[in-house]
Amino acid sequence: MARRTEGKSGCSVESALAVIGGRWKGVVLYWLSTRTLRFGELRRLLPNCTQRMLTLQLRELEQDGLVKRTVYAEVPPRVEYELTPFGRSLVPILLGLKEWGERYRRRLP
Amino acid sequence: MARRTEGKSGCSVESALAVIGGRWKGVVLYWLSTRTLRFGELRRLLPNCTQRMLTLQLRELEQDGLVKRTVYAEVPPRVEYELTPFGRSLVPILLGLKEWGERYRRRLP
DNA sequence: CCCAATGGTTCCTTTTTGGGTACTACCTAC
DNA sequence: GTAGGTAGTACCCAAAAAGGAACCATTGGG
Repeated sequence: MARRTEGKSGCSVESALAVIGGRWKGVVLYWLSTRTLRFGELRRLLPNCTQRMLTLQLRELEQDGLVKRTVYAEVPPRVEYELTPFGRSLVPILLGLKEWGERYRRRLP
Repeated sequence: MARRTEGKSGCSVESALAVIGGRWKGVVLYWLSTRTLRFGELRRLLPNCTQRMLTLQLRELEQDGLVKRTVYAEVPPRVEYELTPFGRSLVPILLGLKEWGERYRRRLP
């Protein structure tokens, strides 16, 4: 998605959705809210997301300051992703979305 | 957006975001959470959204059962949009998004 | 030497969204 | 008869997002 609101006109709901609205961002954020995860772990948690997409979404979340990426100089490489404090400020909303989605799953598309 | 999760695999966060993730849906829902609105009123509230887009977003919200559309057989035509009970169940989350967006507006894209 | 594991990147294609402009129907009021 | 207001549609095009497949670097192990 990476929809960018133009600052002035975009209301705050738009801004918020611009940040979490990517195809896989909500799920990524949700899983990262449970614990720090490696790239490969995230891949396994999102089997329908291609590696490329996962990378892109993580990069955007990183740029938006929601996720911190830590590379360990090891072989094979190890990269860990975790929520920043800013990212954690979003967790209540994510949980809200999750509960709502669960409660109304049967009527959702 | 109209992103459709395939049921089984899609987790509930995905499902929820699929419903509110359209370009203008968050804002439309937010305004409708304040009161019932006519088409023209929504247009004026979303000056950057074209008439066509507004129609499309409203149709999708209607199909997803979040918004109720009522046509009054008058001339000139009058069409009112309001949240269904299902749509209203989303309001707390929308308010959460709005607050979050406001609080962190300066660091958001 | 060859393979495996990890965490990517590149290139190309398809699908999905979004947007612009013009046009409509209907009745009222002038 | 003509203009105006409302709530749309139709058609076409551009941009963005998503997806698929293949490729890369590193190094430990056999």
